[in-house]
Amino acid sequence: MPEGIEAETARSLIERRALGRKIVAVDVPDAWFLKRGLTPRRARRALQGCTTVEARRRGKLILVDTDGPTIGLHLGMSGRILVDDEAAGDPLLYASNKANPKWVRFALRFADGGSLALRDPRRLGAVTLDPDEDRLGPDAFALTPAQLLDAIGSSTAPLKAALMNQGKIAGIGNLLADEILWRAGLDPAREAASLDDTEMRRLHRTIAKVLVELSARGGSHTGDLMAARVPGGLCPKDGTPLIRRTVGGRTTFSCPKHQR
DNA sequence: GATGACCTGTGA
DNA sequence: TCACAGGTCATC
Repeated sequence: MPEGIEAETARSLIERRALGRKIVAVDVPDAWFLKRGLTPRRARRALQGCTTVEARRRGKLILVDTDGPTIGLHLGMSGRILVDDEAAGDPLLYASNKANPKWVRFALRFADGGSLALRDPRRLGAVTLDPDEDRLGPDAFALTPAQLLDAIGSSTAPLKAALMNQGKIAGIGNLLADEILWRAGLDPAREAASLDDTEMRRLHRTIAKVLVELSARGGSHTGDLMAARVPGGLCPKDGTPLIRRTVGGRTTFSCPKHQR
């Protein structure tokens, strides 16, 4: 489950290794992977001859600017970026880490012989050209307290659903949301708008801290709650049996004692 | 806002 | 053999 952290790792790899390179071919073995009306033919025509100039990210969306169009790369839940056949980041959870060549869904081939590829066994990722970045809310890594309040302060959705709404805040997925709310001591099922000022400040601090800390540890799956995220798991903070529910349509683990 | 479909590898 | 993982989108 690549979330914002994994997207940032991939962006960083692209920035270090795949910029300033000229695209001579675009491999699209799986046309289904192209979204929003993009076709293999159009992708080739738009990108051949272009040079990569910058790697950006908004939430989980990786953006590769060229001197022509901007390429939008989404990792879905099992996608990985490879530059010259080297993968970004640690092995993913819930996803195969083998290197089956048939899982490469999209690749840019460079004039120097190297490549930038997206490998995705589950085919839930996507490639677009010139994506509408404003469909996404502010990036979770740089979220201000005012932006957090604006994003969830008047939402009647469950707190967790509000946090994962990419149009409001971009980059928080299922595991990060559980870790953040567990650390902040907030019940995922609470109505988002019910947080008072103190809780909102605590949530903001926790989002920032979790993103920094788990990035340093190596991924969304390195949270303190992760090991306990199993049937019968106990809260690492107070030993209470965790409850497993569906909140906002996703499997959710939380501590009934200290998350309120 | 909630639900189910999409897709397929993994592990029980 | 089958439930489950889950980011996003269409539909209710």
